[in-house]
Amino acid sequence: MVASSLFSAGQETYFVEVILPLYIAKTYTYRVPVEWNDHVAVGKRVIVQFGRNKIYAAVVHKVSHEAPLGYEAKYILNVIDDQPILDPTQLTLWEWMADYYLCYLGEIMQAALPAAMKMASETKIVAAENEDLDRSLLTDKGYMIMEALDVAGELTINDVVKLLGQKTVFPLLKTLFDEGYLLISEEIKDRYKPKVKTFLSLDSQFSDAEGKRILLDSLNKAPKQQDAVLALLQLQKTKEDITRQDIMEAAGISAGVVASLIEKGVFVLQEKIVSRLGGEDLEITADFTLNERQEAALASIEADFQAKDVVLLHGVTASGKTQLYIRLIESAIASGKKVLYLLPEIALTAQITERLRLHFGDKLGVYHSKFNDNERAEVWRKVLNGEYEVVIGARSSVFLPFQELGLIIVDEEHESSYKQYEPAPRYHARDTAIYLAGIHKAKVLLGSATPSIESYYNAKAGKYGLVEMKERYGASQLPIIELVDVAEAGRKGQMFNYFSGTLLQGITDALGRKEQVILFQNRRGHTPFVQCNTCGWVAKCVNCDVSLTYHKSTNHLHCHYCGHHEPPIQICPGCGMAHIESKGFGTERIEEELELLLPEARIGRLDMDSAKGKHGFDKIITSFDDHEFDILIGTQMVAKGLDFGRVSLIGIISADAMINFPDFRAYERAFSLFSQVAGRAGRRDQQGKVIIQTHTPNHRVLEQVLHNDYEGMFMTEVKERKNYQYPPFYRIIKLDVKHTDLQLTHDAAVRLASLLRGSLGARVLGPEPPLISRVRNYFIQTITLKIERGQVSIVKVKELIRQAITHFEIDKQNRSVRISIDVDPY
DNA sequence: AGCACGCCGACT
DNA sequence: GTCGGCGTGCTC
Repeated sequence: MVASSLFSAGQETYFVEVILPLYIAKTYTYRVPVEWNDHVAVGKRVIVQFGRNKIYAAVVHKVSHEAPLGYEAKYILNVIDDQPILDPTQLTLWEWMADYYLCYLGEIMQAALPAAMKMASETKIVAAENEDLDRSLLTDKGYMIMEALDVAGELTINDVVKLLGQKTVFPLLKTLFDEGYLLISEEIKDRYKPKVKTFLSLDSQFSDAEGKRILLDSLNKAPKQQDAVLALLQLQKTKEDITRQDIMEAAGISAGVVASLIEKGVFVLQEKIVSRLGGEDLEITADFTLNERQEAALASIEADFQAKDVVLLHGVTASGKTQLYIRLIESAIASGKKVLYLLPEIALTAQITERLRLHFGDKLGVYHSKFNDNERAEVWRKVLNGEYEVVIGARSSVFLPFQELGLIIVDEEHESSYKQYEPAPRYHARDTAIYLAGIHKAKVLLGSATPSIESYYNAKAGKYGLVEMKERYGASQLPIIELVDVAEAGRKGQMFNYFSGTLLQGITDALGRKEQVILFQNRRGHTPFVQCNTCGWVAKCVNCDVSLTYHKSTNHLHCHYCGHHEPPIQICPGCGMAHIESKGFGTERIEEELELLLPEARIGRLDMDSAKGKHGFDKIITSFDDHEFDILIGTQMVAKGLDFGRVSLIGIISADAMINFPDFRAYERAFSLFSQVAGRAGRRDQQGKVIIQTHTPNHRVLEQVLHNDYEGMFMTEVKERKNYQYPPFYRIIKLDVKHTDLQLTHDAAVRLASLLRGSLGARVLGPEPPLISRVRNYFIQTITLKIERGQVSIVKVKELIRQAITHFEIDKQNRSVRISIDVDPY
């Protein structure tokens, strides 16, 4: 019957072109069994066998009636979804990204879908711990799987295929997954736990004067309890949230007294989420009002949106940007649209989500890497069903299946973490968001205190709207910034290891006032390199072209690129002498030296090493916020969005490495990082202080930081960028050629460069070895393309690059060479 | 990217 | 004689 049905009307054979989650250039066409004709649709996932024994969930890209030429298409094994998990808008975005970032659709699929939606034959499943589920309701096969999981703990989908003796297991697994029997296995990631504090208040029956009188009378025989109640009433006049600690201190009573009042129901406990993390130290209550400047800024943004699709909001730290965002989100929602609010991962904290939660309740979705994968799949599904009005998320939330998107906010738009580097797709979430908004005819608001040169240039050139807020909200003052010339201090004998007298004095003064200090050193470990004083030999990684960093915590030399480590060296392998010396300093060494200089101070450290483990980061932050220690030493982790009320001094141990970093964005980055770090000092009532140690106190970037001169920085940068052919005037595309053989890498890179020169001429620079010319045993050669903006079609250029690569790959000599492409590197 | 197929060196 | 090295080419 199936055969004859091929010829009857309405029973034509369908073919689907699918996207596989693989690094593959082509798309593949499968045949649809007739009984599935009504089920296949673009954007649904189907199960296909690819190659001899691989099974994947693939996304349907196109449906057609045309049989492919030249080969017999395999049948799809099944259709997973009842409804598409993406709509055509998403696929348009995927295509644009693959095109723009010169990568494959399969790589986009990898980045876009939560792992739970990418089931492949090696995906592992585990039984969900759910006592309510009755396995006797399951089918025989379902039961078999669950039993097998009890024994094995974990099964791959391939195991299930073997177990059941059938290829098609996804639909069954999907049912089990949907009904809550199964979970996709992964390392157990910690759920996102906001810090909760308990506050006390008086039970509502005692809220009026009469109630209070009765209560106090009833406590006549318990004077301590009476004191406690009086203390609470007193505290309530000045404070909203009162902790046990507050009452115990105010009334001079023990915890037991408070406990018995809670027991009696006099005091009621209230849990509130508190956080010390977040952007701006402003209270946002359920209905706040904007001040005049904010109102003016909001009006300008709205006016600009009439004519422009993208508006840049340049607002200094603490100018009240978040409140503006909320107003804009509200008005987008009011017009029936959805909103995406993008933040860098590290700034996505409990504080900001809770503020938004206050406004948008369960209409707010949150999407970031701290969620485990099953939760992410859940958010995906809810976005698809339109259950959220607003989604706040990190980089990858641009992939969520939005419909009717009206506004995208890209906060901290200058942040380099918006650019993904490894693995491909090497996409920039801000730029992707702008394209995404275009598809939806939505508006984009970019926000930053130190906008990227590109965005500010676009705004100045009139491509984007520009709204500036130059005043801080309320009365808070900018910190005082002081530059210390370490060379001069050294000559005057005022350097104590890495600390100038000025900085040490500042620390001592702050500690004397019971205030806290943050010290910033953008280098982890103890010593960035160890060198022989006799022959100059330096300890290097066996896999990478980098020096090894000594870590005291492990007493090993570590490579920060591949993870290789080895015991420290006493005797120089170069000359046999024992004159090995540690050069430079990282956070560990700063900590060590400071412990010697200020033995009384309590010191903590925050970097990738100390923040490891489930709660590492939170633990350190919380205990610092609770003033369990006085000085926090850290890498740039301390710079991002952390707000501590008691920090009055920030010390930048050495500004030199950041300024002298060989990259065209070094000055821009140094400016925004130093400005950001400086913004952490002092809040509200009290003016903070920032001390920057450097060898080049007259460096223009430091002068600009000192005078908070963003405009000046922008002007000098633009001039430089124009002279030296960098963005925003030129587009940069980097091609890395990699191979384990040095000579081969070089020769292949030369061949590729010459192919590229054939069509792109002098726009092709290199090849040359990058700063780190070998990583994980792969040698690297970099070819850089500089494409002038406006004059040549970027689409054409990318086409030429693709052609060159195709030619390159045909050549047998280049077979084993890998090319990775980075468009708009950051 | 995987993975199988395939053609040359050291082992039971 | 086989086991296994990783070069080469394909996956609808």
